[in-house]
Amino acid sequence: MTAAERREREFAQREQCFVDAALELAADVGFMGMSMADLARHAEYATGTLYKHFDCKEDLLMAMTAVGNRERAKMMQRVAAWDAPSRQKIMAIGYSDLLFVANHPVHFRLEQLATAEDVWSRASEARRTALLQTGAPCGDAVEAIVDEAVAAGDLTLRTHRREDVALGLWTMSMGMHTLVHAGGLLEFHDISAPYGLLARNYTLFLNALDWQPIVDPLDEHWRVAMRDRLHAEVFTDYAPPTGAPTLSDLEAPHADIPC
Amino acid sequence: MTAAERREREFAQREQCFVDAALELAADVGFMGMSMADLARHAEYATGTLYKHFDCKEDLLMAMTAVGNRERAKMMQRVAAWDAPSRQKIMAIGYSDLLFVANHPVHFRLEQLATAEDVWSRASEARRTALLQTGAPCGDAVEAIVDEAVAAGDLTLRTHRREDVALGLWTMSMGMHTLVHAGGLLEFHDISAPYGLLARNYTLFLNALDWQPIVDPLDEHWRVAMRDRLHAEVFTDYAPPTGAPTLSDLEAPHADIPC
DNA sequence: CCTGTTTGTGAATATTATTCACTTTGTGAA
DNA sequence: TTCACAAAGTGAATAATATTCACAAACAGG
Repeated sequence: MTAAERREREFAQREQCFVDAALELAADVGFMGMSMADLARHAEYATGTLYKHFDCKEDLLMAMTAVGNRERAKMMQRVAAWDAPSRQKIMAIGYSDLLFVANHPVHFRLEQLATAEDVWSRASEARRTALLQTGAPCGDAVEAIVDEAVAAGDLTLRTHRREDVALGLWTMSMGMHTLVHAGGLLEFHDISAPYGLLARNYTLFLNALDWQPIVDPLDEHWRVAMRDRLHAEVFTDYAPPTGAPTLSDLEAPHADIPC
Repeated sequence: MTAAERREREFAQREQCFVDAALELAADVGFMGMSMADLARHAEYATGTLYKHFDCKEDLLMAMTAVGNRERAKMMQRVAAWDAPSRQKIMAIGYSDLLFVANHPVHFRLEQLATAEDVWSRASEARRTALLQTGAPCGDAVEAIVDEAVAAGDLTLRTHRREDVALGLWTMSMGMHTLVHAGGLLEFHDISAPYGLLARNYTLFLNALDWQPIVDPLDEHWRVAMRDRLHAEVFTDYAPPTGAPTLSDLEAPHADIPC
C-alpha cells in the first residue's frame, strides 16, 4: 500500500501548510481576528478542505499551539544535554523558556487561549491529548536535570518528588508570563523588570531546596555569566537579549540593572 | 437634578442585573457558549438594551470578571485586618486566594479568558482599567502585610521591594491555578495534590526570604492549625475544605496527607 | 397637556463558523 | 486501457450570533 502511504504523507503535509498559514495570519490579526475562510484563502485551499483536517476552529488552535510546544521542547532538550553543573542547567531551563517566549511572541497568546477552559473544552479529545503530549518532553527534560542533580549530590529531595520540583519552577514561569501578558497589569502594579524578578525567585526557590551551590539571589554576575555561556554554547542560533546588562556593565560599581 | 441622579442609579442597578444574569448563565454554558441574545432574554430585557451598557461582549466579560475580583479583594482585606503574626497572615493570603477560587469556580475561567491578550485587546480601555482597579486592593493587602512584617522585624527586605515579594507569591498562585485548570494537564504529568504543593512552595519561598519564623515546609501541623484558626476567626462564613486532613488526622504517625 | 430627551425595543444587518451536495482526482482490478 | 470506486477538494448554502439602527415608549420639566 505504498500509494496510500504517500497520500497520508501528503495529507499530513497539507495539515502543516494550514497550521503554518494560520500561525502567520494569527501573528497579524490574532487567533480571534482570523476567520476560517480567510485562512483557507491564505493557504490557497477551499474552506471545506480546511474542515477535512480540523473539525472546528478550536482543534486548529490546538494544532497551532502544538507547534510552539515542540519548539520549546527542543530548546529544553538542548539544555538538558548541555555539559554544565546541575544548578546552572536548571536555571538555564527557566532562561530557555524566556528565550522561547521572547522569540515566539504569538505562541504564548495561543497557549493561553488554548488552555482557557472555555476554549479547551470545545476542542476534540484527540487534539487535546496530542497537545498535552507535545508538552511532555519539557517536563521530562526538567526532571532529568533534577535526577542528575540528585545523582551528583547537588540536591537531596527529602520527601519532595522530581515532578514537584519541576512544577514549582513551572508555576513561577507560567504565572509570570500570564501577568506580563495581561496588558498594563504590571505597569499598574508598578513592576518594571518582571523577568529579572523571575530569575531572582528561581534562585530563592532553588536555595530553599538547598540545591548546591547556593547562589546569592542578588548576584547578577552569576546570572549574566551563565546567560552568556548559554548563548555561546547552546543557543548560538538565538540572539542574546539587547538592552540587558553585559558582564562589563556589571564591573562598574553600583550599576543599574535593567532586565 | 434629583431625577437624573435616580435614573443614573437605576441604570447602574440594571448593569448589575445584566452582570448577575451573565454570571448565572456562564456558570451553565460558559462565556463562549452564552449568546448576547440569550443573556438579554434571561435578564428580561431586549438585546439593544444590553448594548446600551456594554459596547461588545468582551466589555461584558470585563465587568463579569470585576465582580469576582472585588469578592477576592474583600477576602484579602479581611486577612490583612486579622490579628496574627505576619508569617501566618502572608500564608493566609495564599489560602484565601485558594478558598476564593474553590468557592467561585466560574471566576477563574472568566479571568483567564479576560486576560488572554486576544480577548483583552478587544475590550474598551475604560473597562480594562476598571478591571485592573478591582485587582489593586489585593496587591495592597499583600503589601500591607509585607510592611507589617518589616516593621515587626520578621522580615528584612535587603534590595527587594514590597511589590516584588507580593509578585513572587502571586506568580506561584496564578501559575498553579492556570495549570490546575488546564484540563488533564496535571494528571498527565502525574501531579496529585497541586495546592498542597503550592503551600509548600510558598513556605520555601518565604523561608528563602528569611521571613520569620522559619517554617519546616514538610510540617503539615503548622499549616493545618493555621487553616483551622483562619476558618474560626476570619472565614467563619466559608466552609473548611472537606476531605482535607484535620489536626487529629495528623496526630496519627505517618498519616498520608492528601490536599 | 405639550415637547424634547432619554431609554428601551426587537427586527434587520453583517460576519463567520460549519455543513453538504457535488466535482475532480487518483487508484487498483479487470 | 478502461472502469468503478473511493478519497479529496470545492465553494455556495446554512446557521448562528454579535452588533446596529430606525422607531416606540416613558418621562421630566415647563
